[in-house]
Amino acid sequence: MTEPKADLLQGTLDLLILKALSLGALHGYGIIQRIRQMSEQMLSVEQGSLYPALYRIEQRGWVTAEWDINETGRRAKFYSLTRAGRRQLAVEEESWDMLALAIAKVRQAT
Amino acid sequence: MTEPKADLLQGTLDLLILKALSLGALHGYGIIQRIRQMSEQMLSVEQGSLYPALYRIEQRGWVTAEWDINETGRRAKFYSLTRAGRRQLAVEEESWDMLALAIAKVRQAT
DNA sequence: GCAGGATGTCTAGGCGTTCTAGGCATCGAG
DNA sequence: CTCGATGCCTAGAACGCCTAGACATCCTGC
Repeated sequence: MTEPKADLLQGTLDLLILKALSLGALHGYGIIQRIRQMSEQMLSVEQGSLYPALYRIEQRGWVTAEWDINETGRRAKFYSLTRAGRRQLAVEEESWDMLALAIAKVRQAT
Repeated sequence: MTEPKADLLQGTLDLLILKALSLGALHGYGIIQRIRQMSEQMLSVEQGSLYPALYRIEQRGWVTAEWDINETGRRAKFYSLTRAGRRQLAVEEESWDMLALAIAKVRQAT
């Protein structure tokens, strides 16, 4: 947590991770960078938030993890979305849309 | 938590409460109904979530509470937004906008 | 040769927020 | 007189994230 926004809301982290992985398998460190890049520096996920989240997500069967070697020859744990993970991503996106819609309604209420 | 959405994201509750009160002073039970009505039944706040939140919000000086009699002659604790509460509402709305924008960027990323 | 920064994974501990699940009281309708 | 709606409140736990580290390797610069 440096410049961008403060804390992101609880519950959005899974969505971000799943979305990042939907563009291709990636290791933890890379997920953080991809999220930062995709959000145009608005969101930055801390390592201490990411790894426990990845563990939780893996337990739920939404990703699988595998040690491998990255393009620079270093070993890293690569995560890939499972089919269930793809479904979950869709669920979370729909959830988010519903919430965003509900909040919008509340805000425009007079 | 009945039909509508599951749990709302942590951090949105304050925004909802402040917004509800921005339309006029209200007691706890009424806040729940107003939020439900403003969101067109999409959001429903539990009493067990609301009262602790109201207490917290009052401690922070965003609302003041006062016992009074409602239109049906029953006593109830009415909450009103303070000036600081109005500022806080603006802060939370801006925060929400930023987050929504960031999430949108992530989601449209290829 | 070595210091420091970037890359990479991970854990312990704690904290704030919300939910579950009650208790309690009054009022009106049936 | 019973039941649902209105009204306020609390205890306890679960959850999800953050802070703040440890640790290892590689590259670059001095």
